Amino acid sequence: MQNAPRKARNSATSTRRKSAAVTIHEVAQRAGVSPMTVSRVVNGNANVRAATRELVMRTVRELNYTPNAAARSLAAASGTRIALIYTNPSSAYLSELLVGALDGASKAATQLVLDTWDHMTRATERAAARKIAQSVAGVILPPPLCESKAVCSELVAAGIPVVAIASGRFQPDISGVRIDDFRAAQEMTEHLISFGHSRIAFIKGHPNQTASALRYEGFQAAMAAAGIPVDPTMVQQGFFTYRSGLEAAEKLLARKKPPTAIFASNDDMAAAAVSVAHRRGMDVPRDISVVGFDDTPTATTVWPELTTIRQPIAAMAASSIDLLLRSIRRRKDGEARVVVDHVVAHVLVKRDSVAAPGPG
Amino acid sequence: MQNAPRKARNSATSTRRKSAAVTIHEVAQRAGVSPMTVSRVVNGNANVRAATRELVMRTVRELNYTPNAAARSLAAASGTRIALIYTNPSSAYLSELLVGALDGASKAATQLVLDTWDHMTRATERAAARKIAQSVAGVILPPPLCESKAVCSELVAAGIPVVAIASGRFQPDISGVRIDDFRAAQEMTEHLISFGHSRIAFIKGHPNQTASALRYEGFQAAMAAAGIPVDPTMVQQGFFTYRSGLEAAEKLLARKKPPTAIFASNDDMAAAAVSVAHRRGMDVPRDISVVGFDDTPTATTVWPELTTIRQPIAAMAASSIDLLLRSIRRRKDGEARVVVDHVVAHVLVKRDSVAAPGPG
DNA sequence: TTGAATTTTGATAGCGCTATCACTACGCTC
DNA sequence: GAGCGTAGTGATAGCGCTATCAAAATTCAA
Repeated sequence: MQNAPRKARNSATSTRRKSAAVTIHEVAQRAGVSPMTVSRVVNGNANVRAATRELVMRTVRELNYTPNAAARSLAAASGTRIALIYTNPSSAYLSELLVGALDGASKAATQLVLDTWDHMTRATERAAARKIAQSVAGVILPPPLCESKAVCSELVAAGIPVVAIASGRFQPDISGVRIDDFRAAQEMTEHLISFGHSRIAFIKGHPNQTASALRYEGFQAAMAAAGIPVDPTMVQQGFFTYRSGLEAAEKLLARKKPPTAIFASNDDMAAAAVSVAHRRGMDVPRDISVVGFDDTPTATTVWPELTTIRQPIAAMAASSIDLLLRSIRRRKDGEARVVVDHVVAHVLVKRDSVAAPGPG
Repeated sequence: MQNAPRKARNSATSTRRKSAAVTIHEVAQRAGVSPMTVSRVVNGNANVRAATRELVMRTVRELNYTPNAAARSLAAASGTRIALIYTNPSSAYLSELLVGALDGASKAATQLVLDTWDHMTRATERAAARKIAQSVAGVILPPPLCESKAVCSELVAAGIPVVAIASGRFQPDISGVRIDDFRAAQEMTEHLISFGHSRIAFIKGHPNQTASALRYEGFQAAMAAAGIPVDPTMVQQGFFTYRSGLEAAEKLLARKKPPTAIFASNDDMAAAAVSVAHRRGMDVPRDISVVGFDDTPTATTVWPELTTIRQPIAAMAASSIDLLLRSIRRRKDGEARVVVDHVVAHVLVKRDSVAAPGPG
């Protein structure tokens, strides 16, 4: 904080230390090309001769060169940091989500930042959205945040690119990666029906997620197509938690004429139904079949292992990163916003929790 | 690849685009100090007057300035990439590990990279260690990799800093962050004994982890201290998997005189024991108490919820990152290697799976 | 008060990479 | 052969920050 002029520093050789890692200059020198050419090759840019490209790639391999992500982000001024915002640390698919997101991020030399938004008022959500828009270049939103109109509109208004993951229904203002929840639930119900089940109970997911409604709709559609009426007393509200699954299953299995199968909207609730059945002296699947959804680790941390729908969360997360980076690039280039609806395949995973209904 | 000399470029104003974010220069200008002073304040460096510090902090707040992480890592030439190597994607604590590691990494402007080493020969492990040593500045190893002498010695030989997490026993050649498994298991056993249990069965963990031996030793020590002999037929080998827990529990509960309590070396195996008990028509905890270890999500995705030992994995992961970055810095500064054994507190988490033994 | 030591602050250069502009070489058309 | 357009490559400057050295200001002791 002084106003007096300062003498220029003596222009001696800098003593600044260089990192131990191989740099683009070393590769360039060895290959006999410019650093810019190495950059073009490594980044897959056009306008490099095939022979030059091969020579550079060989040199990269020999020196085991890995680009410095920080330098790349800084120079490219591309989105260096993206945030993944989640609400529930115990969420059954968080690890798969993180593994997939980290994989996608590290391939793109991008820093993944976690943030947790839980039990927030509208005002704090708004403030959080504004703050994050200033420190990251884009946001990945899993449910239930991606279902919140308030969250989405704040982020969109802040001009930050957003990608929803596993959002159930496509939303016209943000891009997303999802499975077809309706079709998946329909298939699972058809699977149960194919075993001869007609007294099928359904435990709904949390109403704050559109996937819940879609899964129920898929169930209903398959039942209708098979000419089986849905008894509303065979439908219980759950909240995607083990505890809510216990409560729902107690009600279903306490009935005079219990169901022969339970389709729970996620694996945790299905595991709870298995526990209740066992404690009531019922054999799974002989006396009652139980199926879940998501193929989380819970599906195999229960006995018998659950037949469930696999949602490829890790691949979806990596796809989300890709989509988000594309969006950030378009924004940077002043191009028009494009909203993408990327639907990936689900898989019906057959394990040991389903059998034909017994004689009762 | 042209040999012709090139004319020097005309030294015109660059058209390079500047990012929209607030920079340290803008803060400096507004506060009337140099960028270097802002840097010192933001990084908590010494030798800044209190008044200057306050002025700068106020300006930072007004402008909502957030340092550019990429620029910071690049300028500081700190270890920018660290790897977390894991073996089992279904590991019950992977998500907590990742959340903690990502938190620690992003606070330190460090890029976290995941790698998975599974079912590798000694030779491929060696090659992988060499390769990773060339592309990251340090490595975090969870079990069972941190227990592998081969893995550890390869990484140490490659001169790369390594930190083990949840390793059971301190190893004199690499730093680590762990709980006291012996003491934790001792406490859990004491807890069961305090309820009046003496017929306590134990399901061991996987022999490829030293935590397994320590937990068993802790169990034995508490039993010995209480003057209760350990019946070897009440001890079954498990492998930290739900399936191995099923098998062990079937053996224990098929006995003419079954145990009144089961202490399983992790939550998955405890959950399996609960399932077997229920299917045998036993009430948990009235007929049989069941306790686990780790406080993973499994502990609360079961009914009744498990009494267990909480190992604070997320905090431990963040600590590991910190320790690793310190180690990287020491190495960079040419300082001697320091091996640290950081033991963090565990917590005995009491839930609903323990009661006094019944009259039988 | 003076001189020495220490604290505080600022200027410079560069961390590793890439956007951008300029140049060269080559191919095609007239 | 001359001129034009495009592919391929290289040189420059700078992305935002901080390590390092130098200069200025302050404090302390004689």
